[in-house]
Amino acid sequence: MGESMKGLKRSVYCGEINETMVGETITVMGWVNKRRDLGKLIFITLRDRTGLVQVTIDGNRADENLFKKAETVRGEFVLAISGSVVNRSPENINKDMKTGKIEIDATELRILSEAEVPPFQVADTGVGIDLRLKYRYLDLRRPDLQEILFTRHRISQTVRNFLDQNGFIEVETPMLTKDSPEGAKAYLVPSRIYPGQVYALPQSPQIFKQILMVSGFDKYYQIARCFRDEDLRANRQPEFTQIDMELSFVNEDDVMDVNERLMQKVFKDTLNVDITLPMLRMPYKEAMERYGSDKPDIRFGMELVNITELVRGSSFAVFESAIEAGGSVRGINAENCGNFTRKQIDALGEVAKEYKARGLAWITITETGELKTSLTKFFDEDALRKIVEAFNGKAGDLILICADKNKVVFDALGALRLDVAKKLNILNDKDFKFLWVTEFPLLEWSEEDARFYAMHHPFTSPMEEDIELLETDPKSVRARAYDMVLNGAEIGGGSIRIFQRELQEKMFNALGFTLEQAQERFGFLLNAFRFGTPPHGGLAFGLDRIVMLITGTDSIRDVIAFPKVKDASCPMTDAPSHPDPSQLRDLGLSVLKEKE
RNA sequence: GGUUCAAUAGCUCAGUUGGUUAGAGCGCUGGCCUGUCACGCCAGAGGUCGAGGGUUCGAGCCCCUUUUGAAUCGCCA
Repeated sequence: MGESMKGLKRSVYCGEINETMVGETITVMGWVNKRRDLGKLIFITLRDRTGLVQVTIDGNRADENLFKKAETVRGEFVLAISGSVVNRSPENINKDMKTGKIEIDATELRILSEAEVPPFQVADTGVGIDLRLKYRYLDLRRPDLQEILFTRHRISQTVRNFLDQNGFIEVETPMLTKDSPEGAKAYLVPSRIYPGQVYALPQSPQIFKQILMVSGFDKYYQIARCFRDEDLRANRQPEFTQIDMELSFVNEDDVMDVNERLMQKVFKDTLNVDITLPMLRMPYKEAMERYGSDKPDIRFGMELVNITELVRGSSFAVFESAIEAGGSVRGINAENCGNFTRKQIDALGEVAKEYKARGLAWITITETGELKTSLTKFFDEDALRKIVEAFNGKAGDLILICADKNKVVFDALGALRLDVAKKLNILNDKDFKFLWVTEFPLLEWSEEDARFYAMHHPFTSPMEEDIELLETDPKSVRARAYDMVLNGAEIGGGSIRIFQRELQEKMFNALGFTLEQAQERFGFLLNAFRFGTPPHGGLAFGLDRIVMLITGTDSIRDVIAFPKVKDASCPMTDAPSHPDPSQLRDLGLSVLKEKE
């Protein structure tokens, strides 16, 4: 059993001890990071959340019992150590250590807790994610992970302070709520009192925040947990956190302005990075035409070029059939990739194929200016030179061309552009390039269901000048929606909402459902709107993604204390788990099918 | 649900053309060591090569099936 800490009180954190404290008697408590036993001299580096400090137990000077106890200390034991802070002699200074100029000469050592040999070394950074998550408490002892969670905390604090100072009030909305159709699959919670009925965990506080506007709170925010029962990704967890807000009597400029300033403040406070305002704004259409993406990474060029007109009428059937079908021929200039081998170019073709492109044409411009190309049978030297010119191709470049439906062309080239940039290693993750993407399409056609879906959600307002198109040409209607994009990641998005009943009816009409159906799905919100609705709009940031970008991590799991693995289970708690049969009885449920 | 990659000691990995008793570093255990800080030196323990089947005189390696993990596409209003 561990010893008591009775009579001892921690006087300082390990990482905060410095030369000004030399001569003082201090008490530290923490975990054994490393023990180095030289025989009659033992060094222990002790770790707490602030860092490391070296403790010495000198066999010549220390009490015999103290020394014997120190010999039994092992990694990850929890110790309380009292002693005096002493200067290290110059040759013993460790300049790689924050506390490397001093050490603690121990006069008392208590083993508060022993520890079994851990399944992996806390300092080992190469351990597999499933093992790390099973023993997440050990994993979280690593200073780099602790630092990320401290940064996350600082970001939340900055957000709260800023929004408070700007007149926002934080209101909590329910976790147990009503399932609303459309969108992601919801996590359901069975009701005990109404057997067979369910609550849903919120995918976002969307409807509640709009109702708060109806109530007159004017400016609301919440750092809100949200749930979506969809497959996981490197940047997607089933439960995640949004910085959610809604404002009344505003237009899109008002919402964008306050949120630009919020991000400016966050980046200043956490990274001391200055963001120039206002941020660039780019309509959706332009983002697609130039970058093949609605969340363009504008840290580098290689923009898309439309060569449809230039190649129209060629003998190349792939180009011609794409153009005839209403598609286009576009490409990018992968600058300085002229030395790519056939194998590397084929690999780029594979990337394009993942996005449904059937192939990828290419033109290499060698260092001496000669052209090598997959198009040699279809274009003469003159025509090729004209294409190269359209891309501003110079010696050492590689031009990649895709012909298909516009969606495929944009998806494939947008992905290729990022893939090439990664391969060339030209992306600096300390370079923060923000922009707003605006004027999104209001509606999205689903081939599968043969109907329109709201691209954002059904309460997103169309742009005023496009309202009449709702009935004549729904797919051309642009929304008063905006996404904040940072380095190719959508970090936040929102819209100005519909607050007029007539317009809402037109919207439901375009979505192909009747007022009765709408009433069934969103009745309580529509009811609320009957009693005096202010014009309003809002936005939600993905806090997890913001933390990822600020801390420069690739995995969302690094910014969440207790994340799930790919199949949405938790290796540490072993959730989800089988309910007790009596619980099922209480809920009036029976299980039809179990995963083997 | 699809595609790709991976699985060998507690951890991270190597393992040649299919050929003797499967290795390394770290960790762990024991011993020695008073200035280490990736301590050093000596000794030691530790393996169902993910599982099942097949080919072969012989399989960690080849083939089939399967399980698990990761990335990615679909999906995520």
